Amino acid sequence: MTNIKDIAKMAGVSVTTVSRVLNNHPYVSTEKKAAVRLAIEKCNYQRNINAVHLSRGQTFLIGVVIPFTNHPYFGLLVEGISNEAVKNNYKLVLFQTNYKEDREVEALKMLQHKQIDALIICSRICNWDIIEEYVAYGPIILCEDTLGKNISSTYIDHYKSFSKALEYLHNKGHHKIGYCVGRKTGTNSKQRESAYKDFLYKWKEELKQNYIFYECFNFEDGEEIMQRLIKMNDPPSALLVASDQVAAGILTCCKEHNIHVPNELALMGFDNQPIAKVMNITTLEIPLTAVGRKLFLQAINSSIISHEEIAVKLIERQTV
Amino acid sequence: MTNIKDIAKMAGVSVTTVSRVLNNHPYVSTEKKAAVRLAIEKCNYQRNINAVHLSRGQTFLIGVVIPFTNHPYFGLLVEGISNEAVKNNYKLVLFQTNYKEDREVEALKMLQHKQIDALIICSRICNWDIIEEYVAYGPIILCEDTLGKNISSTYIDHYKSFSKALEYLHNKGHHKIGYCVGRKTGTNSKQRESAYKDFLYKWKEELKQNYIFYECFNFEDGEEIMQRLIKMNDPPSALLVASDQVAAGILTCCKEHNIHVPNELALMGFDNQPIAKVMNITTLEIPLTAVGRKLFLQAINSSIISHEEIAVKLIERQTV
DNA sequence: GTAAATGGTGAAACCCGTTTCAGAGCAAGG
DNA sequence: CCTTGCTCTGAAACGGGTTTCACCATTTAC
Repeated sequence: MTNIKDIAKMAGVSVTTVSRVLNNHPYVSTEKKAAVRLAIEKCNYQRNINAVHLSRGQTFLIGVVIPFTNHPYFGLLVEGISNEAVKNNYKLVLFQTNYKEDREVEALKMLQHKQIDALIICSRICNWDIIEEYVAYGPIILCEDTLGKNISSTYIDHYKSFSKALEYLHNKGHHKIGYCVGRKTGTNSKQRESAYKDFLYKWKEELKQNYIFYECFNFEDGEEIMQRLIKMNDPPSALLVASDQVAAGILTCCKEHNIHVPNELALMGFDNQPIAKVMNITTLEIPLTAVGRKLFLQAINSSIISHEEIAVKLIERQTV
Repeated sequence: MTNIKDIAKMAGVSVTTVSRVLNNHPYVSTEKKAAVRLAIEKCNYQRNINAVHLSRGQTFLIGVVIPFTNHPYFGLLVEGISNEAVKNNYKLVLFQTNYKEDREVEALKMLQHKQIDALIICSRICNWDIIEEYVAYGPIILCEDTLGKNISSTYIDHYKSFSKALEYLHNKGHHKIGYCVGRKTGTNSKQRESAYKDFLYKWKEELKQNYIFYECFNFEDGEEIMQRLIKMNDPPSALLVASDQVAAGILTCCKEHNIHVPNELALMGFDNQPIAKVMNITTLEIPLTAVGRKLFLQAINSSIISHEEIAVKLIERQTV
C-alpha cells in the first residue's frame, strides 16, 4: 500500500506538504497542491486512518450504550443520535449491554483507551462511583438526571411526568391506579416510584404491591400483565404504563379478553411511539429523536457541562 | 500519560519485554513479568489502542449497515450480530443509512481505510459494481443471495418462501392475493415479485397492480393500506405482508373497521416477531438472531467464502 | 529604506505500540 | 566435547500519519 512518503516522493514535495494538502491547510502553492493531488489520484492513495487517530488522539467515534437494540425506545433514541452523528461526520460504536454491568465497563474502558471520543450511556447499570472513575478519561453523557454531578445529561424528569400522569388519571376519576415499568432498580423507576408513593400519600390511598408491575419492556409483556390482572379480586381501574409498546400489548390482550378500555381499564402509555397513535393510546410524548440529538451534541461539545431537561407532553387519545 | 517506554524504564526492561507481557507471549522470566506488572499497576498504565491498531492493522471493529435502527427486523438482526460480537471481543460500528447510497459508501470507505475489519451490509442500496470495488479492501458480508459472487452471505430465499406462502394461501381457497413489501427495488422485493408473477401465471390469475403495496415498513403503515383497501371495489381476500409489524398494523385497523380476519381478509406476516405471537398472526418464521450470528461469524472467518441459506418455517395461527 | 507581517516549505520530532532479528545462556543428545 | 535446540532478552525497524520549528522569500507598513 502506498503511504504518505510515497506520495511525497512522487509529487516531489515533503510529507509535510502532502499532509497539508490532505488536511486543507493554507499556505500551499497551487502547483504543489496540484502535484500532490495528481499523485494521490494516480496511486489511489488512502490515508491510514489508524495512523491519523494515533497522531491526533481522536477517532471520530462515539460510543453508545444501550441495553437492547431490539426495542423501539432505544431504536428511536439511537436514530436521533445517529442522524446527528452523520451530520457531524462521526460514527457510532454500539454497546448492547443486555443490562450486564461488565459490558458497560467495557465501553468505559474504550473511552479510557481513547478508542472512542465520548460515551453516551442511554441506560445506566453501573454504580455512580464506577462511572466517576472514568470521567477523567473523556466525556460521558447520560440520559438521566445528573444534576449536581459534573456530568452532562439530557433527561426527562420522571418524577414530574409521572406525577402529571397520575393527577390526570385521578382527575378522570381513577382511584385504583397501578403502574408498569421496566427495571425495578433503574434511576427512572425509582423516580417514578417516589412520584407514585407521594401521589398515594397525597390522596390518602394505600399502596398495593400487586398494582406494580416490573420487567415490562415489550409488546409481548402485555400478556403476562393481563394474566395477572384477570386473577385479581380488586384489579386497578387504570394502568400507567412506562412504554407504549407494553401499553399496546395490554390493549390488544384486553380486546381479546373483552375488557373494555377505558371503561373497565384505562391505559396510559409513554413515549408516543407510532403504535400509540395507530392504536389510539393516550400517552405522554417524549421527543426521543430530539433527546438523541441533544445527547450527541453534548458528547461533542463536552467542554461545557450542561443538563438539559426535556419536557413531556400529554397526548389525549382514547384509552383513558 | 504514561506509555510503554515509561513502563519499560520503570521495570528496568526493554519495551519489547513489556509488549510481550502485555500480549501474554511466552519466554518472559517470572521476575521480569512481575516487575512489568507492578509498573503497569503503579502507573495505571493503559495501552493506546490506536497505536495497537496501527501496528497490527486490525481494529476489532465490525461495521454494520442498516437502513433504520428503529425497526424490529433490524433490531433483532443487530441483536444477533451484537451477541456474537461480544463473545468474540469485537465491537460494532453502526451505519444507519436511511437508504442513502452515500452513507453506505462511507461504510465501505471505512473498510478501505482499515478502520473496521469487516463490513456486514444488512440491506444493500449500492449497486453491485460499487460493492465489488471494495471487496479487495476487506471482507464484506451480505444478507441477501450472493450465489455466484465472491462474497459471503447469509440469506433467505425469498422466491422460495414467498412461493410457499402463496401456495399456502391458495390451498386455503384464496384467489385474490395481494402483497405488501418495503422497498420496491430491493433484491428481496424483486425475488418476491417474480415469485408472485410466477404464481399468478401458474394459476392463470391476472396481475392487479393495486394489489401490491410498497413502502410498508412499520406498524403505522398498516393504516394507509387499510385506507386503500376500503376504497377498492374488488379488494384482495388475502394479503401477504413482508413484515409482522405491518401485518399487526393492518390487523389492528381491521378490528377498528370491523373487518373480520381471516374471513374477510386473511393476513400472513413475515419474521415471527413477538408481536405476531401475541396477535396470533400466521407468519413465516425467520430466525433473525441466528441470521445475525451467522453474518458475524462469516465476517470474522472471511477467508472462507460461504453462502448460508436460512430456512423459513410457516407458523400457522389465526389470521389465515 | 528598513522593519514587520505574510506566504510557502521541509527536516525532524512525535504519537505508541508490535515484530523481526540477532545473540546470549544453558541444558540435553550423541 | 561438540552440536542442537530451547529459553530469554533488547535494539532497531516498522506501521503511517501530524505538528512544531526554523528558515527563506516576498509584501506591506511607516
